[in-house]
Amino acid sequence: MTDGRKPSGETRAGDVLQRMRLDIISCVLKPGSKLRFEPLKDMYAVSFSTLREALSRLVAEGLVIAEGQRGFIVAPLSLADLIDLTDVRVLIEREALRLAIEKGDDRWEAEIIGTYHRMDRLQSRLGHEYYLSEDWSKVHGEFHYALVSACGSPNLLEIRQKLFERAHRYRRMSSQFRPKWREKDVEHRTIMEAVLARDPKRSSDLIERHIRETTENVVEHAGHLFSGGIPRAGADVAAE
Amino acid sequence: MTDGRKPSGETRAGDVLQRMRLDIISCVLKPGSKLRFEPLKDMYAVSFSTLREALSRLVAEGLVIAEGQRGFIVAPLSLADLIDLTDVRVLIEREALRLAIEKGDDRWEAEIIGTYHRMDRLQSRLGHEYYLSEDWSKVHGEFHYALVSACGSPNLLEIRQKLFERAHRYRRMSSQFRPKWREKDVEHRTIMEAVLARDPKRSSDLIERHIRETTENVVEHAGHLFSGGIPRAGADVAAE
DNA sequence: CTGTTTGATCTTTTCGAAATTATCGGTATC
DNA sequence: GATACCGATAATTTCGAAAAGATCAAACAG
Repeated sequence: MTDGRKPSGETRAGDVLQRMRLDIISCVLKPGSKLRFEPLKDMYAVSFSTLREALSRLVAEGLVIAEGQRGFIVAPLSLADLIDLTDVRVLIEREALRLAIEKGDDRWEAEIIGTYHRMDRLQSRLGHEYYLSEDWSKVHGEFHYALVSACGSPNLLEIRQKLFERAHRYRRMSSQFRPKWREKDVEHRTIMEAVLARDPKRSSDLIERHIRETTENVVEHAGHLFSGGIPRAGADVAAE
Repeated sequence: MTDGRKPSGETRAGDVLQRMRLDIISCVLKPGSKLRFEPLKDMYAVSFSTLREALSRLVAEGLVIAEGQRGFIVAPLSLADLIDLTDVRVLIEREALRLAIEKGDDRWEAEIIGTYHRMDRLQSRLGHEYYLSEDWSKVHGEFHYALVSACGSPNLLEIRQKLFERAHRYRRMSSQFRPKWREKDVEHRTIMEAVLARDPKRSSDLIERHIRETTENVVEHAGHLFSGGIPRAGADVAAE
């Protein structure tokens, strides 16, 4: 039997989903803004139904909120959500890291070293303000994924990934307010070393601090931007 | 301003989503089975697009899997998934319960006692094999939700709820194989008492055992039904 | 002047047909 | 005899128009 057909790649809805997700976590689509169909239809060059499907999936991912029969909005950012999200992330990341350190093999170690190297090199190439680059963000995400990838739990990894993506929107805010990114870079190296040394307690503590520090930075410097729960509900879909 | 309009209730897609979710977690739609559009269209009396939207959301919830351009299947059950799911649930439930015990107020306690009472009464009314009733399952779910509802973390609660629903499909298997449901009932009471006594360690340990015992029961008595990873890929959409 | 109703306009939601893509069986070729 | 190709069939995926619903402002009543 000729089983080797190309499973083909992407359904168009899946493609739009991916692009919208990136646009949301990078705040091209602003938190709290209404997602009207007409502009989006042009923006992504698809029809109502296809758009709708992507939106629906994003709802289940927590990046978009469906308001009864009143359409969709980009999930708002709020202080309460940031704090909650941080606590849950700490719980999940600690456990995933603990398991990964317990179970990780040579390939896992190599992947960590590899992604760190790529991240480091890209950073040098980009110079200061490297953290504003979407490319760097991508590699940064891959590095953090690599750390926990050997945890052996698909469910934990999936939950972690969704939380990580949601947190990206807050990280983005963080980078605008007194970014201590030189320190962040040192942290990444320190975390990697602790992980490769297979020290679960120290690794988890470092990861927790790594996560909490970013949150504290946002709370301290950008906290006032959140009024109550729905910040900057203003501007509609950004054309660019 | 007349703000008191009825926000209306359900979009039709949302309604279908809910019904399909119930049908999946109660295994009316069999794990691994292909979800063809024509039969489903008749079954739920909606059109392609509406159906598609519901399916899309279920994909993001992990109850349905989208296979490239080859349609949708009900997420299969597997031994590996059950074990992984159990471990993650234990992590989440323990933490949520710990927080709830720390933060819960009088209303929280009342809700626990209330749902337990309803569960207990319904059980008496249904007699033996009460656990096969969908109504009882619903109240059972509400009881377990009540226990952790005061944890103060919307994100944790949402994750917990999705995992709980996914686990329902395995619980259903459990009930078919030597159900020790008399013991389960005692466990619920014991858990409630420990929680109301605000003993976080004991409560979490009891919850963990409560969850793991069901899993062990499935592994022991139904484990052989899982071959590798994709069990009973057979039968299509069950008409009833 | 305040608050409610009504109707026009705009948005979202649903629908079923059209286009695209996979699947299956038959035929030819090595 | 087995494998690869090709055409017919059946499924999914996409589309844009039609229906249903929400929003806003003006007109009206208290």
